[in-house]
Amino acid sequence: MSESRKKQATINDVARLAKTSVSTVSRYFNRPDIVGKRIATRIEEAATSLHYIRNRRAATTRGHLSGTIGMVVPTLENSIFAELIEGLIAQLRQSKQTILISSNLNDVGNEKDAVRAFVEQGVDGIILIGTEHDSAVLKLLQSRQLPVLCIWNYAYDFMIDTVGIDNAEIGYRAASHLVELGHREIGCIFGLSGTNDRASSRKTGILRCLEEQELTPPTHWQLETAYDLRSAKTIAHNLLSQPERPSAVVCGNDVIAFATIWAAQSLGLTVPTDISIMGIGDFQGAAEMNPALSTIRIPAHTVGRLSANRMMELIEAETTQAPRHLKVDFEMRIRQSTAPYRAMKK
Amino acid sequence: MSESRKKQATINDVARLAKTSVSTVSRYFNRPDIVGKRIATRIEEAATSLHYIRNRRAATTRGHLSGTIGMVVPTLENSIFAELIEGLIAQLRQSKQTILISSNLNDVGNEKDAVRAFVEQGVDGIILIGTEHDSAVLKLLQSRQLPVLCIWNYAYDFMIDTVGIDNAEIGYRAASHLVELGHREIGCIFGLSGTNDRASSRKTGILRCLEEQELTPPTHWQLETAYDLRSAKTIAHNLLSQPERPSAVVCGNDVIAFATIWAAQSLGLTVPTDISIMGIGDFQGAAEMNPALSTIRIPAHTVGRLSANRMMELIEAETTQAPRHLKVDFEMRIRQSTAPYRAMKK
DNA sequence: AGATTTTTTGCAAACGTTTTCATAAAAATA
DNA sequence: TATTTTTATGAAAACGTTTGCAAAAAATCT
Repeated sequence: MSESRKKQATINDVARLAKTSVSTVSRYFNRPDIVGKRIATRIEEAATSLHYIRNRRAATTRGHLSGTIGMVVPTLENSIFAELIEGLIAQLRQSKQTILISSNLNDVGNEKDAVRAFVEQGVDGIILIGTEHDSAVLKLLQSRQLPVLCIWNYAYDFMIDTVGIDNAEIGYRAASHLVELGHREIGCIFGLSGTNDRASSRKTGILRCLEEQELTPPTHWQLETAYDLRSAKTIAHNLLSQPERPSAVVCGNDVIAFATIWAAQSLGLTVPTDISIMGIGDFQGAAEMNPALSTIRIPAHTVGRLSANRMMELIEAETTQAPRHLKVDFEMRIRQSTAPYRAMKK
Repeated sequence: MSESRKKQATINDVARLAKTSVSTVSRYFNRPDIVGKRIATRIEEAATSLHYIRNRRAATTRGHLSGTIGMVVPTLENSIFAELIEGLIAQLRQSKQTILISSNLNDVGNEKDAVRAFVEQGVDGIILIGTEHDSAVLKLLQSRQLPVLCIWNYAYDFMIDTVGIDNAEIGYRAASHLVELGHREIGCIFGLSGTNDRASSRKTGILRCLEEQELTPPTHWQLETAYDLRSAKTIAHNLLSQPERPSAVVCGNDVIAFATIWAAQSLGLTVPTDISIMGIGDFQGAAEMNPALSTIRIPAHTVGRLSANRMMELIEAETTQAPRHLKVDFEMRIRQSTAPYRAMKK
């Protein structure tokens, strides 16, 4: 197809047909108000009759911004990132920005290539998930002085702007919900903490809460799992089929919580009368499943929207500023998967 | 930040430092084998010491391809598209392509703006979901002679290349699974067929199967719902609380099937002894939930991979060809949510 | 009406690449 | 060694825009 790719109308063609200069046409497309009315309509007509579409790539060679933002996510398969991105796209669309996406495929090592590709493509800014990144990536970005945003995690002391939630706090609240219900034998299934800071902050928060109450679980009640239903269900099965079973379990996120509920059910246990299960995230289905999952809503869509706004600020800012951090609130969604300890059938 | 955005090393700087001409440097980056060894190493050194990153945008002004592909999806919130995109990204990465993503937000009307933005950005090709698109979009694309791929649906007679599954066939098979189990009172919950061809093809397939068996359901057993769990659960609830309840229901996709199972359970019904439920898609969780969902696996990841390959072929093809259509096979995943009619408790 | 200011316009240079063409250098052949 | 062929290099033009500057036109003020 490439050889036959038709030559498209350029700004020159438009100028010629509208009987004016290219400069004026260019100005018309960038700041329409600044060109005279008569010429404006002539340009408009010429452009539509030629099916002219401006070439943003050429524009950027003269220092213009590209109107694109690059984002790399660990994975798309977690529906929660999908929601995040949806929010981001919706908002960015209003600023006429397009978004380039890359997925790490869950390996931070891939991030560098992706970021480099984005820079080659001339993005105006880059959005990363979380605060753990290859130092080479950070250095590259810094040397380019490209606006960067790390989202999803709020981190008040991070060197780069963040917008997101406080995962330690959210973990703390999840655990304390169970404590408040009177549970004292609480098991934990965390996400793999080695690779990502979201999982490890939640773990920290959960354990801090339990320690304060002197309820730190024995190590065989502190499990970790990858974030997929299959592995999580296996791990949960292991936890729940131990001779000594906890009366409640906190899960690192809702995928794990779903899996834990299903594991419990398939062992013949009833949630919440035999065991309480607490999630984090409020993923799709949490409210509809049986029993409906008690969890904490992370407003991913909002995080996306706010991130988009902050990114636009960074791009438009005249001068580099100290990093700012935006904390997004979460909401408890207590439903049917947790119950007071005394309401359990013993 | 913009005013302080540092000037980056250009190909000129590299050439100067390596004591050679820009042409040679350019050639080195495009076809390294064609430049002499001595100069090559000098260029390499200069480039790394200057942290040079080539500017692909500038390159494209001289007719080079951009190395980007635009994709617009109806929504990211359906995890199935996420899987599709993941496959696409993984494969495209090998061809060093970057992907621009936009979401319709489920309104095909938004597609035009997105596509136009992609064209402005100079993408080498465009990927769309399904075969129903605004004719303005198709016209625009055609006039640009830009490679286009419509994926997800296989459509043997479509004017544009397609790669995907045959939704009518998949619908047919879903229904016939229930027929084979001996069910004769089969209800249907389709996706909203007005807006998208995937939903309507499945509907066609399902109904064709039932008609052949003279089992066409009464209209109050033929329902439609939006593709979200909440609406679907309400609709399913309506269907199942009718005085005359079907012995089995086929669902337009797994989101609907999940919702239907949950609705049944919340009405005190047991799946599959009181009612059989059949899904389409094999979404995440289908295998893990209770009861595990009988469904048809759509290999989204594979569709993504194949689409990426086909797109690269289209881009590299010298000449426009007749559209080709690639059909991806699906697999039955019969699990616990469906049972023979005679095994039901009556 | 003339002088002054403001707004609109066009010319030409610039952006960072690629690519054509000519030439110089190297290699192969006679 | 002389000649031809091949390969590697550089100079300069081109790509489709934006933009600084100056000229022209229009608007505003005496």
